[in-house]
Amino acid sequence: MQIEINDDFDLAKIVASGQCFRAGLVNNGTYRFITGNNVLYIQETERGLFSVSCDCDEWHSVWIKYFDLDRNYRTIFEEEHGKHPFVDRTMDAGRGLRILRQDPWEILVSTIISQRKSIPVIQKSVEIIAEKYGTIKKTEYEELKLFPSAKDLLHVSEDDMRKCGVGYRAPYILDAISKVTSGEVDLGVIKELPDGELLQSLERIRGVGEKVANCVALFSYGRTACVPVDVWISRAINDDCCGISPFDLYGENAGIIQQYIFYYKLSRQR
DNA sequence: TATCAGGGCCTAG
DNA sequence: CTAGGCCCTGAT
Repeated sequence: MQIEINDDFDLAKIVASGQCFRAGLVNNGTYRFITGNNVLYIQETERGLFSVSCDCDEWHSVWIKYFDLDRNYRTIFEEEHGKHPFVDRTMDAGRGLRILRQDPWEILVSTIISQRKSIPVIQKSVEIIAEKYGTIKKTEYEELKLFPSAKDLLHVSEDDMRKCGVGYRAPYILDAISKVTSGEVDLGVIKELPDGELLQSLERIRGVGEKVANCVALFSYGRTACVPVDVWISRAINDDCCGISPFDLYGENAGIIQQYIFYYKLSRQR
């Protein structure tokens, strides 16, 4: 099916921006995204025109939300550009980035894993967990594994989890499995809470601190006022912003600005 | 072979 | 509030 998207939307930048760990380029120009039980193959055929593997119903019920296409990033870009010289540069470089609305459970586990790891290593651990414990999904192109639900992981021991390369984070993930399946932290219910309480609920899980909670809030619940501050963002604040955090300038869009800055720093590291 | 750092968090003091 | 430790892997 053909889709027209009349907004900032750059697949390569989105995939390289470190917010999703299983999405990627599968072959010349075709990107694959996975969320829940759905798999999408998408390719930009002409400027603003995309070929997608799903039907119209699935595009509207799943992927418009996933790609945050109800939000106009061009308008945000124009509104926020011009407030801060360094941030402006990162926005110019990252134009086309969007904040995906990904599955909260997958993002929770992935970001617990992410602490003190490099992105390729995170991707590897997430992939091993999917490979070992995910259910099989057949598409018209390939057979792959979905990311396992919390319930799928209930029987997994700490030792099993360590064999996925997660190291000392294994007990953290077990605690997440336990609290999410028991409903002590209900990922569906907390969706309705205001930002502060949402973060607090997530931080009841061991191994979930301020940064991980903000990642889940931003990358799966679409809380664009939330700003995960990691080593790259704090370096940007120290090295490029004279030690003064720029995020107060951007209010409800601060999380989106964070993604421009993160992408900019990451793509310039080597 | 040795050392370091990687989208942090927990515990002690 | 700050300092250290942490499991493991890839890079140098």
